[in-house]
Amino acid sequence: MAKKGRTSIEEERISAHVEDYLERLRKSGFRMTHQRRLIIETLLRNIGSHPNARELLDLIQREDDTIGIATVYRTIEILSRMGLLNLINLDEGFSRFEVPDEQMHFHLYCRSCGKVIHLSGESAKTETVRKWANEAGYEILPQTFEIAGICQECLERGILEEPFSLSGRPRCGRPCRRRKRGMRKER
Amino acid sequence: MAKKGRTSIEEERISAHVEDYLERLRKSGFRMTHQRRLIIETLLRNIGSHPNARELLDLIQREDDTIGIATVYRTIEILSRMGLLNLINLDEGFSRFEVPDEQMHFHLYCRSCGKVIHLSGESAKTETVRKWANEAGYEILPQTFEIAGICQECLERGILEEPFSLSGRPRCGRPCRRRKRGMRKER
DNA sequence: GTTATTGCAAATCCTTTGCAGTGAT
DNA sequence: ATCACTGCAAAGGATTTGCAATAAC
Repeated sequence: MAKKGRTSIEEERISAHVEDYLERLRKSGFRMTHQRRLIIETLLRNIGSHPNARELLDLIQREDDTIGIATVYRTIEILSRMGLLNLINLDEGFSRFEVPDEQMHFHLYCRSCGKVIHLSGESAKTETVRKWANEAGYEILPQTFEIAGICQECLERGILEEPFSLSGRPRCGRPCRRRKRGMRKER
Repeated sequence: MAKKGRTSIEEERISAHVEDYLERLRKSGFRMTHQRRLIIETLLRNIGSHPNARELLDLIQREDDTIGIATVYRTIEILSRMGLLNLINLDEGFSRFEVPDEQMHFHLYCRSCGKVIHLSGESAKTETVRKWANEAGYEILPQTFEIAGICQECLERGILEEPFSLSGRPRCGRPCRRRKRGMRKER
């Protein structure tokens, strides 16, 4: 795992956090495997980058390239259902992952071009949402909210005005959902 | 299209709404096809049921069974990117669709079992979220928010406590993500 | 008559799963 | 020694796309 110039204090905090996670798993009867430790460590070291499964696997395989994607998905399933991992959906056709924070996060993303920004003042907003859930008699977990909209650039570009053209407009930064496809077989 | 005992006033409102949608498409240079009219009409007649692509196709095919799933997806893409349709994600592995309302909606769903409830007091909450976006200098569209959490039943069942077991707990009602799979080919 | 749109089927790709081998307990 | 876990490859399923035919304009 690349250390990215972290101080030893940061290193210790991350290590402690990893051990917390593993301890949660252990107490629930799951085994503490090399793979799980590495997956959790990678998630914790990449807070803020919201990797998807493939990106996460790539990061993990820099340390150990024998780990397979299935193990990544299986670990994510466990962590997610234990409330230890948030799933982020930006209408890309796949999930991104994020370690929950005491603070919840608020993503505003553009439905037209896919660009994402974070809202500020998260702690006040967090309390507001928590209150909403409490009113309904629920306790919610730390999590991330995705608010869909149309970004400033797309608005200025007139995406909501007529005439609108799907193909004629440059995207603000959304990656193609699918990779470029190869040649087709003949039919 | 089944009329479901609607009054003629409701019928007229729906028709007018359909024509609004088609006019938006027309002004943007899209052609007004039979298929698009039927897809939009079906969406408008089924507000509140949040169909996914397959369910939507089934509804549409009651009127015209020659319409294909690809056309449904292509129309959804256009409507969505024009802000005329909301995508709903409940971590089911597929999207659901919803015609935007002046009122925004707030879904609270259980990350463990998938159960969904609607929060009340939507208009006040709508204003709160709109204010958040405005603070960031954005105008957002009418939309639906998905708030993930752990439902009362799963909490009482101790889903967050140790020891936690993935397979040992019944689900509150989430359908299996995948259908039962058939026999495997030998390897 | 042009050209966007459609239905079909194949392709693509994210995610899950069966299985036999491995490793944590 | 037991049995949870893993990697692999195949399966499963939602969505997208190429293409020839069709229908809006």
